[in-house]
Parts: sequence; C-alpha cells; structure tokens
Amino acid sequence: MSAAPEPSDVRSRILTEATRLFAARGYEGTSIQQVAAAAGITRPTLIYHFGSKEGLRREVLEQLLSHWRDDLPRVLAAAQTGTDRFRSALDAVLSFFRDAPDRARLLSREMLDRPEEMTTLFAEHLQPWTSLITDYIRRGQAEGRIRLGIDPEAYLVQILHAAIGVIATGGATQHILRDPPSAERQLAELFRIAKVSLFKDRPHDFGASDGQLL
Amino acid sequence: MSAAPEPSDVRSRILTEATRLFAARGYEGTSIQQVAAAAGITRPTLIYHFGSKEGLRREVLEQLLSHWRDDLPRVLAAAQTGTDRFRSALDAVLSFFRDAPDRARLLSREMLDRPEEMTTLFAEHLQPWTSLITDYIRRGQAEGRIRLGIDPEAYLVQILHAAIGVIATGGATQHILRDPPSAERQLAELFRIAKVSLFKDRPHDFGASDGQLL
DNA sequence: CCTACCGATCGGTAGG
DNA sequence: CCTACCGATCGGTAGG
Repeated sequence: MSAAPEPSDVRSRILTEATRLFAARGYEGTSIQQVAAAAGITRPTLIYHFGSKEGLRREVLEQLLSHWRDDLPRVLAAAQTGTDRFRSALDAVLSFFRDAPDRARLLSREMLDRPEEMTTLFAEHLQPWTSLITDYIRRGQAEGRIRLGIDPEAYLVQILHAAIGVIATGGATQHILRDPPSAERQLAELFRIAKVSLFKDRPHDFGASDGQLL
Repeated sequence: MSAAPEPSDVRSRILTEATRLFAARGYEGTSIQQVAAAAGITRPTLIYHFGSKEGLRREVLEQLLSHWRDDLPRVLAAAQTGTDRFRSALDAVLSFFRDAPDRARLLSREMLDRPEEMTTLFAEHLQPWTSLITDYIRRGQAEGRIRLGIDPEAYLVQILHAAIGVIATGGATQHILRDPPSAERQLAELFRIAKVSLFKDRPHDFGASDGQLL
C-alpha cells in the first residue's frame, strides 16, 4: 500500500512555504505560482485549498499570531519572582523570533503593508498578555524595584520594536558600523538595555554590570 | 508666456511620488503606472527619465541616503558637551524620520527586501558618522560618565532599530496595548531608555528621572 | 488534485 | 514628453 498523505499534509506544506516566501520577498513580491511550486503542487490546487491568494495570506498570519496567543501566556505564567519573570518574558519573546526569523520579518511586513488590519489583530491576540506585563511594571514601581520615570506601555512597545527589528533586519543594520557586532552581542545588549532602563540600579542584582543573560 | 516647467521639475515630482508610494505599498506593490499617474505623466515618460523601474528605485534610495550622509554629520559636529552631544544626536536621528515617516518605512522595506544591498549602502553612507558615536561612547566609558557594561556598536544598532521601528510601524504596534501610548509618549520613552541605559545614574543630571526631552 | 483556458495588468519598446 | 504596441506573468475559473 502506498503512503497516502494525510489530508492536512499538502495544506501545511503550502502554509510553510508561503510563510517562508512571504517573509523573504513580501506578499506582493510572491506569486501563488511560486508558493505552489515550492509545495510541489499546481496553482489551481493551492486555490482549491485556500480560496484565493488573500485567503492564503490570512491563514499564514493567523497561524503566526495563534502561536503567540497560545504559547506565550503559558511561559509568562511559569516564571514567579520579579527578575525571573522579567528575564523569562523577554527570553520567551526573543526565542520566539530567533527560532524562526521569518516570524519577525512577516510581522514587520504586515505592519508596513496593512497597519489598520494589524492594529485589530494585535488588539485581539496580544492585549491580554501585554496587560500582564504593564501591570507587573506598575506593581514594581509601587514596590520601589522599578524606575518611576518609566512609561510602562511605551517601554514595552519600544523593547518589542528593538527585538523585532534586530531579528527581522539585523543582518543589514549591523553594517552601519565598521566593526559589526555579532547576533549574540546584539541580543545581549538588548537584554542589558531592557534591564537597566527598567530596574533601579542595584549593581550586583544579577549579571553584575553586564547583561549577559542568554 | 506660459509657465515652462524647469527641466528637473517632472523628475523631482516623480521621485517624490515614488518615495511616497514605495513607502506605503512597497516596491513590488507599486506599478510604475501608478507612480506616473501620481506625477501627472505617462508611463513611457517615467521610463525615459529613469531607464527602468529598477533605476527609479535606485535614485529614490540614493536620495534618501544622501540626505542622511550630508546633513547628519553637520548636526553632530554642532553639539559640544557630552550630554548635549548625546541629546542632539538622538534628536537629529528622530527628527529626520519623524519629519518624514516615509523615510523610516522605505528603509525598513529595503532592509527586508534587499539585505545585502543595504549592507553595502550602509557601509558607504553611515559608517563615518556611526564611528563618531561609538568613539564618543568609549571616551565616556574611559572618563567614567558612561556605563562600562555597554557594547557600543550593539547599543547604537539597538536604539536605531527602536527609533526606525516605532516611526515606521508605530501606528500598528501601539495597539498591542489596552491603552495605546501617543506618539509623543513613545518618543519620550525612547529618549529615556536610550539615556538611562547609556549614562551612569546621576539622578539630577538633566531631566530628573523623566526623559522628557523633545 | 490536474489540464486548459480567461481577462487584466505588468514592465518596457518603437517611433515620433 | 506622448500614442500605440509587445510578450510575459499575474490571480482566478471551468471542468473533470
């Protein structure tokens, strides 16, 4: 008996290739013909599964955001203490993107291409757990561990931008410099910036004056 | 006598509209027909001026980077003292993008679409003055004003990513939050993060514990 | 899941 | 700076 592919096999292959190609060349820069060829099928077959190119885009995006929505809250809940929670939260976000830079690129592209739609999707998928973080910051401020000058919402957005930006387009940006930092140096410095600009100075809290946390 | 347009008039109108459309919809998402219509000419006329769509892209990008190359060094040279130099440098970069968010969007898109080309262009146009900044940071570290834990190159890249990201796609990202911060709050927080994570804590240095510098 | 076909739009050229 | 035209590719459909 021949190895009959389970029903969702072709479908998930299409999604995988579409994610990769949309991330690398953009939605407008990718033809469904190219996606179909990469998945080893013909164009009408792709249309049969997703209805249209627009339908394919929606499912690619849905898959990306659902991963975030379902997995991150679990990670955040796991960490207990103050600095541990900070560290594991930032670690979770960075790992999510670093394990698959396509996610960061796709997200950057969609924010540029369809800001209004992403506004809505962000509100649905991300607000629940971003609230956890801003609440955590305000509690830390009340308890004297966290700097009073911080704007919690703006702080979070800013750190996320730095994280997404450096992973999505890191390869290029590093060459504004004569001596481009490695990806590890880059992420270690992001950790340091995030930590130092969040907590009040307690020099030997953890990691001494360096931010080598990864 | 009719108002005869000076020779470069049509050309610069094309460049202006191309910048706007490429920034909003991307290079692949914009047809030269759309650019030509926005500039009030026909498609073959655009080709006559720029040779090809690719030629148009190159000139749009060259115009963007030359502005940076020519103007920013002047601004950086103007500021003298330590904190003033820091402040005016960051101010110059943020103003450059905030005055024309299309620049941030276009730069983000090009970094995603053509990382290798941008690597080369960055090396040519930006390295001279990024070196000024990393040298400044190392001097500050030697003099004890600036934190020793900093990785100067990685720090600079990270702050630039936060700045470009928040201006290019700020409208969308803010809605990951229940109470989205305004653009001014966002930029003020970026200033605070950049300052606090750079200088050693001297509480009343300038701006007290807040980063309201804009 | 495929072959065969559709109109529309793409970037670019000829020629003036 | 324009009109008229080119082949190629686009997303999508008919029909099986």
